[in-house]
Amino acid sequence: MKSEQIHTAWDGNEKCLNCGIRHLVLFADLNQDDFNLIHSPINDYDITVGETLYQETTPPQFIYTIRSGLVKLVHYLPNGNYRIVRLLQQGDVGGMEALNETPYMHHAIALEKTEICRIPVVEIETLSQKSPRLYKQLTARWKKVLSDADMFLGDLNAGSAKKRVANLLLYLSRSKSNENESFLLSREDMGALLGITTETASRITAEFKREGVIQLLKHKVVIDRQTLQDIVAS
Amino acid sequence: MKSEQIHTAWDGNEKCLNCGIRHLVLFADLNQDDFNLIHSPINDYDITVGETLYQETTPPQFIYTIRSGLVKLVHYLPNGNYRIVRLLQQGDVGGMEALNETPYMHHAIALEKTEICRIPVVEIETLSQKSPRLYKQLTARWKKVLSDADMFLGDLNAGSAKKRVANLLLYLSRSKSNENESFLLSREDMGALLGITTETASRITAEFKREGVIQLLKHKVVIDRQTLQDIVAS
DNA sequence: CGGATCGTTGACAGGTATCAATGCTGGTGG
DNA sequence: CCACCAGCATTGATACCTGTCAACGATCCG
Repeated sequence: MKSEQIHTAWDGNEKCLNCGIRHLVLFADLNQDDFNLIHSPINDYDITVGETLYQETTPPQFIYTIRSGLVKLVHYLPNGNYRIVRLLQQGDVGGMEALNETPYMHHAIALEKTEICRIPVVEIETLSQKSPRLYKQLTARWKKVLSDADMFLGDLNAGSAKKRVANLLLYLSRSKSNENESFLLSREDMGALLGITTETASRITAEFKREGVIQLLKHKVVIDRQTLQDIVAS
Repeated sequence: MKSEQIHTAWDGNEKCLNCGIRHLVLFADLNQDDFNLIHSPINDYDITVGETLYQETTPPQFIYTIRSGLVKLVHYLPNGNYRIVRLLQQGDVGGMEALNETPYMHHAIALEKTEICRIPVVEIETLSQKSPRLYKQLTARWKKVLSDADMFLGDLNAGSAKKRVANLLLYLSRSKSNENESFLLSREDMGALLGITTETASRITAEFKREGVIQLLKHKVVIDRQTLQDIVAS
């Protein structure tokens, strides 16, 4: 199922210190002394489309930083349907509920090739007691997760279906280097995330395409930012 | 605006140690040594219906534990409307985002007479560095806030209006001593919380009343739990 | 007692869900 | 290399739910 590609064993701290997105991650503020407190390996590896990062039944022993890519957090409903609770992008942390020694609350599935940094909960607990620097970052992560929850479940599930889709496209484009390019979810995932049906998601996407508001590429889409913003504000 | 009734000045730690709902609160696990580290007063006071606990513009210097009562967290939209993001009940903590030195994310307003315990952020920061016991509770609170967010914004905003109202009534009754009694929100607040209009909230409430599924009292309601559960599951 | 606020109800239009059928596309095996 | 298949996207027809606009009734409080 999960094709972990553990690049190397934990070599102390060199890799963390040289992390390319260090400014974005949980360990952003740590110093040499802090790293010396870490004993178990922090692994980084890739997962591909459709692969699972963790799920409700996974023993909650790790939290995960997204180095690149896109992950959906899925909640399955009793009737077999599912809802996408939120998305994780570069710098986001998934599975923080493991810090509370409780099961993961969602099923985390990659939507594209995703680079992961997997951190053992036990190291977080050690460091959080000994480093004021980690405490700050941890608090910041909790808050980010919370405001993301408000954003995805609140903002993206409000208003007409047209506004929701427009809002989503804008959200997904914000983090891209190319400002007007955005990852394009499947219609089913769009529906599960926005609280609308697959058909409605498809209708609106197709309508945007016909109107020239978006141009579809492979799994990407080029957006007309201004028009979408107007739709959201209307 | 805010009629704080500060009962007494901070007397060291006696009041916290004797707190009636100690098992529910942030300081549940603290010992005598921990309390000795606290220097600024932790106040408890009451607010009445409609009074504000904190809002977006309040300097983020305190977090608030709800000792009893009910508080709504409100998010105002650009067009003047508002949305209720979630509710706080006994044992819940509000304003945790202040721990990150960022503004409060919501406007917290009492829905009934509510007893508050107000804790300075500066004390949390001190204790979190020195007491592993507080760290555990803090993490647990963050997780509770997060799962509440998923619950209110996710579960209560999904499905037909009828299911949403039924779900809400069940939720509000769970924490009551009388299992089948529940606080009854105004129709406007119900709408703002469930993502439906005031009229729809009213129609469904009235329909439940006609069908005998609920009986209205003053600001309370007696529910037929089984029937409501059937509606949610249908 | 009267006004303000809140709750209820009606009529109607519009947006979505639903059910169903038909394109489209990428991957697979012959 | 191409045909075929499975999964995904699109589109149509229709019913239903909910939002909207409007009016009226109930309740609370000064």
